[in-house]
Amino acid sequence: MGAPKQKWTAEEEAALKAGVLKHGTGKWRNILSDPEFSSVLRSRSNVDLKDKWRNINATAIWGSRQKAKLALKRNQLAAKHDDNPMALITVPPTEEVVDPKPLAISSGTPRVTGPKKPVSRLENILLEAITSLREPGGSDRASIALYIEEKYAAPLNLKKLLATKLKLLVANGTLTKDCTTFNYFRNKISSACFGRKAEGFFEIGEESHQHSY
Amino acid sequence: MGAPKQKWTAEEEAALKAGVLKHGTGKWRNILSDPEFSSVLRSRSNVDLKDKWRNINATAIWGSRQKAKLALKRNQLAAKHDDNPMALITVPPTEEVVDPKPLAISSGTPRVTGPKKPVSRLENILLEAITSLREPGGSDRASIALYIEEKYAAPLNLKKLLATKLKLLVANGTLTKDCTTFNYFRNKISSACFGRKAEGFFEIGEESHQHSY
DNA sequence: CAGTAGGGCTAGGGTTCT
DNA sequence: TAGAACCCTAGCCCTACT
Repeated sequence: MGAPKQKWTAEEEAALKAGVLKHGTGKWRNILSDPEFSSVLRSRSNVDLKDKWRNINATAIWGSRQKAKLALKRNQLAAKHDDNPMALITVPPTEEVVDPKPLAISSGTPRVTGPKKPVSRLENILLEAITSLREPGGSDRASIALYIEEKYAAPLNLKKLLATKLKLLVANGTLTKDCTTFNYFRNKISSACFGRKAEGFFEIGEESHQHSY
Repeated sequence: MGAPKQKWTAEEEAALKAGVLKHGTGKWRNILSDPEFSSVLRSRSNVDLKDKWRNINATAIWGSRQKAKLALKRNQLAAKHDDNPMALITVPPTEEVVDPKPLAISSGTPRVTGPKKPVSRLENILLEAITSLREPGGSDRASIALYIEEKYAAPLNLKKLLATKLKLLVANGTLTKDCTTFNYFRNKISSACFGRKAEGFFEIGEESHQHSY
């Protein structure tokens, strides 16, 4: 009757990821309103975006929502804390204000996602962590590791995996490492989705009214 | 991070219901200011009360806000009128004393499977109707039925359901039927919330003029 | 600015389809 | 049976109106 089950295309999924990078997780309506992605995600609702992102992340580490949930529950019995700020990792520009009007997509924007890019599982988690943390000045590796550990009960060797992964991402150009402050910033997706190369280091536009506690 | 979502407790819900009984719907600030409920509802805002009451009533008959809205819209295309006063139904006193005690009215059991409980749902509608009507001398069954019909496009057999429900409430002690004027008044909630049994027949404190339909 | 009504949004549990 | 897509609802936020 209702929906014939509309499978997500690689293009849509890429748009979603780029949208999360730009607006952060939980800003589904903003992503949909962004003329940058609205065309690709025309047939999706904000709830659809949320659900898809949940599926992506659930599968990312645990292979299923159920397992992720169980793991999360188990892990909530032990909250550890550890800090060791070193390198800061931030997300790219996104200077544009949240204005759902102008901003024509750079003419002939490359088909975005390009070919099959089997983005590894950890990468999605990384993006989620960085965007979710929203730490002023960016997130250091320790914080990211902590975030992932607490949320997903990642393996104990997470820090090592994380370091390796970050290095790899820098090597293949997905991330760029800032030599001065040891910052990483993504430029591959940004250049593909935003039609230009990201320059400089920015933090997430802090205009969302967060509850202070 | 943000607010972890504060779930409503059975006690808070009971206080809200009692508050609506006493002050009427839409008097959220009054309910909050009332020393009778201010302690229990300390962590809630007037908007929270409004939202919760909306959720309670939305679920009461239609199962969801969306369905209720659609039903209401559909029904607004046909307004019928009918009068046949007989028995008057009023709400009880609700004077003072705060006694946050047990009390286990409806408060839908969380995980219970099996068939829903439309019984306790109607109860909320009844309260809403009686308090909203605020008819001098109390509301008779026909008026209550009319109110519900107009607002919720209830099934045609509403009158019968209503009669059955009222009888049941009297039987189980939730309501008391006045043999002389055929009045009903609630005493279960009042005794549980206010720490004593309601006595005598009263009408809603005449201090606020409600919308007329 | 305050209060209410109503639309909208997100998170998370459930459900359906494959 | 698992996973992906979709549905439902509670709680909260935003805006318009008075």
